[in-house]
Amino acid sequence: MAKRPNRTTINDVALAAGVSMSTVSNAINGKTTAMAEETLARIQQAMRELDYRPSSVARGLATQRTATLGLVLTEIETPLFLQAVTPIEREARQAGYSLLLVNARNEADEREAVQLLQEKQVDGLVVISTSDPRQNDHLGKVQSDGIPVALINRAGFSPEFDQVNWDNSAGVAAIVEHLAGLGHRRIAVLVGPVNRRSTQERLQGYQAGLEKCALPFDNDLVYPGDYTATPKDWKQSVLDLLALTNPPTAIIASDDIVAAVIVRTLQESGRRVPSDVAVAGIDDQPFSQYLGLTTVQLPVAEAGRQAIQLLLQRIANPTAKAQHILLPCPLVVRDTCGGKGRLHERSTNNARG
Amino acid sequence: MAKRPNRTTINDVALAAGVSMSTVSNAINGKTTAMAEETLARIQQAMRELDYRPSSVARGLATQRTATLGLVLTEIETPLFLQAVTPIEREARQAGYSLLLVNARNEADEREAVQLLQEKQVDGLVVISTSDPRQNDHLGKVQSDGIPVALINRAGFSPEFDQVNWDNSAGVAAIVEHLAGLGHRRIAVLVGPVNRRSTQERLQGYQAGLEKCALPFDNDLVYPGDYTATPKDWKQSVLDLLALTNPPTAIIASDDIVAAVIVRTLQESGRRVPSDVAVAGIDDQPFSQYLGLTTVQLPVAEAGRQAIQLLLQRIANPTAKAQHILLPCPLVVRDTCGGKGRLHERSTNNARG
DNA sequence: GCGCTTTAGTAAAGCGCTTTACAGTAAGTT
DNA sequence: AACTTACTGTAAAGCGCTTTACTAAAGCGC
Repeated sequence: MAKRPNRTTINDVALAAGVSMSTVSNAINGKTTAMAEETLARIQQAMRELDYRPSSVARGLATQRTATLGLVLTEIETPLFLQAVTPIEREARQAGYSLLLVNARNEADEREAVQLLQEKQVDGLVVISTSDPRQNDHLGKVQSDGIPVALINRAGFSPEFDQVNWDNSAGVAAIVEHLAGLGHRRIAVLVGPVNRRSTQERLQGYQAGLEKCALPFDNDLVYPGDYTATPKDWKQSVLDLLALTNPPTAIIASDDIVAAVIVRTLQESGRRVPSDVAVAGIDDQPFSQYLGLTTVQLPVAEAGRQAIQLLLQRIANPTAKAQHILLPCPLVVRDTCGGKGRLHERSTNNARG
Repeated sequence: MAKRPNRTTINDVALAAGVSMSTVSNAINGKTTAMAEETLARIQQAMRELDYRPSSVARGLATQRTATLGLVLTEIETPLFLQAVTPIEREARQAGYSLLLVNARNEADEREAVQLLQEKQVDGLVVISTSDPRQNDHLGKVQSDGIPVALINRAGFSPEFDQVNWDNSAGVAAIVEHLAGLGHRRIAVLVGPVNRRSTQERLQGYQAGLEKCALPFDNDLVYPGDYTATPKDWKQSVLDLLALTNPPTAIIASDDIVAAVIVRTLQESGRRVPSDVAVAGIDDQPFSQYLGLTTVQLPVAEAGRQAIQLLLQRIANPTAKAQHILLPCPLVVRDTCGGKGRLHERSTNNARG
């Protein structure tokens, strides 16, 4: 093992400043109330001259705290959840914590990731995943070992964890109401795998929205996708919907990417968006803004921030009761459903040249 | 300071297994050649029974290595660079390293971030930024302290660092040639701030491409943007270009988002894409695939992987000469420039929630 | 001057692990 | 029978910091 050149330690500083290690330590950690001005100055100068940098590893060993938080991203399929990491890191660092990032491809992987972070002795853990939790026992163990855990988008079942989720149901209901308000009576919805919690919540929201607007539920207008759906499938589903004897005038997609593909499909088939068919997404991805997509925002960044806050509170007060936050999903009205005064899309055909 | 319940240490295991700490340590670290089967088994069982987890903090202090790499993301303006983090983390972890992530808003911030990571005693550092480096002295210092640094997209000036960049120039040249091959004679280009290295490289590539195809250079077709450009500006620039007495038949955008806006602008103004005007982007963002955008791929994920590899090599052999890797930017032909005969034969196996 | 508190600082014991130097057996050699 | 070699394992000294318990000196009231 190639030895690094010896680092300058707190002891070197102490020697240089003519004080003891403890005093230097106190100076570093701001325990400076009972310290002569002059001593402090001498220590600071010594530190500067020796270009001293404290070792947070040694400090971690001594204090049993690492000033590090762990973030586990499980099954990141869309770049959407990646967007939580920047705000999370920012929030954490503002509070004096660094962020150790691990992504996990599946649940087995997640266990490993969590264990890794535990060995690294993070002071807290946030887990964000798109999947339903089958088991949280590994997380429970970590938490009982004294490392608080906050969950994002992993709803409901585990009251012992701090968690933040968003209100899929209300979000979809809102967009249904929005469309109904624009005069749509036949509103289709493309959903993900039906055994997912998010799918169920969205269907609930869909039905709730219809009810509230006194619109009938028509099973033909519910188009379930599945894990292996491709752009081709999405296109096909649109064509299927349009081929109905009584086709929808609005389509709610299962996410913004699907929505983008749908818009394109419609335009290619000669329909205008939104005047012929309205399209809404779910997510509010960065690009959605540029495509003018009307969509329901999934507040991942906000969720990340709040999760960190929960974690910090929990670190400060380990015995407090776990908090559960449910974030609203704001409706973002842009162009693809109309309703904003401006009319954009002409009938175009952007097929080959 | 709230004390955690005492963790089970290597000593507890040693006691339980009836061996010495050193032997347990050896067992953990695979130094098992000179160890009786039975001893090993006893140790493993003791570890299992006590649910022992080694403390990597303590190990870090003892070995002076943390098995952690630092990643600094400076000035993330597009989500594009965020996409490097997943592959980087994966690559790092595969090699037994964790990833400490810090993002920095500006150069001052970057200094701080680097210092933080140094105090955390990362074993290596990768810095990825969209900006030109004004100074790398802080990085130089870190490296001379024994922490290797790999740079991504921070070209050229600093031979002492391992680095990986991509060939903007060749990428743009390729797309010019592609367009020329499709019959375009008037190819416009929207570029970023002219004082940027990437802008200059792209302009070089643009000119090189024109020359190679024996196309004249027309300054009217070069439309420089700036940092504060908005979608509105981009739209205006398109309209300006189209208002020329001799307007372009193809537009190369400064990135994929701009390209997406341009496509929309063209469609809104009644032009067809690509038959009336061809549009190309630069980036290859995830959504570009779904929009059928023809674009030049910026290989950020690959760059991330290679950077980690460079780092690992450097960690293994600290005295080796720094390596500089220049990645090609492959042309990704989709629909917005035509030239592909078939439409949308892509597929993904992405599931999403 | 005497106790008493306050002020300013120190010594030393860890935190949990690695690693070096060393030791006790048992077996193979001459 | 003395002498190497393995073979298995141990004791103890750190790694660089924090923190507890303690002390020496100074200030103060009387």
